[in-house]
Amino acid sequence: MGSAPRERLDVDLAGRSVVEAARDLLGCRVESTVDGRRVVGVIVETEAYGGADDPASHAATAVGRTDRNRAMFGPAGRAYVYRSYGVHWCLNVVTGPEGRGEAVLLRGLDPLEGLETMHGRRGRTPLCAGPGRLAQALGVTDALYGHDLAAPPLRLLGGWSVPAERVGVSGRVGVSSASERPHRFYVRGALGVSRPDGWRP
DNA sequence: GGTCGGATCATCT
DNA sequence: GATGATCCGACCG
Repeated sequence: MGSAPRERLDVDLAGRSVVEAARDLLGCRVESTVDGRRVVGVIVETEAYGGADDPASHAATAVGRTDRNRAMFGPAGRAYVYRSYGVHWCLNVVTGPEGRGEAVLLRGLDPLEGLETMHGRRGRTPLCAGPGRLAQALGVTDALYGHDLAAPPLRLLGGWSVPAERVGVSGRVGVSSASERPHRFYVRGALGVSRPDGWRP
């Protein structure tokens, strides 16, 4: 793992399959400056949804376009935010060509900066393992629905390349259909990137 | 330290 | 009117 992250996001979100995009987003950073407080984390867990007839996707062909999922059919690199179980917000990155209805759910971050802010929002640890916690730590709500992730207050930035042997693949979590598809990607073990030392909740 | 059920509401049928 | 791309606290062992 290189010591310095790539500054700019150099993952092709529009031109690849959502599964490839989910893999490539591992190691990239997410920066939130919501409420003027800067928070950064490294993506360590993702799930791919959508594409050719994925019944577990909010944009499944059986569902079609709705008010809720319209961002998934928009341009790549935007945020698709939805409410889960009436309680949590979840953050997705739209991928693929416009009209396809593909998105990558961000399930886990490795906290890098602004841990105090994350803890202040969460009130407890873990800070951003799991999609609901991740959105809460970043201050993500439906106010960011459709937001362009190239611009503040929520940006995707470059990161570290994750070697293939560090990438784990599994079925998706918490879905009742097509859960066996190997569309979940995660980084095995510690990432080994620099983090603030000595921080405690 | 592991399992179980309630919370809570936007969205779709 | 049913259903979750979840989380957390309570309870059990």
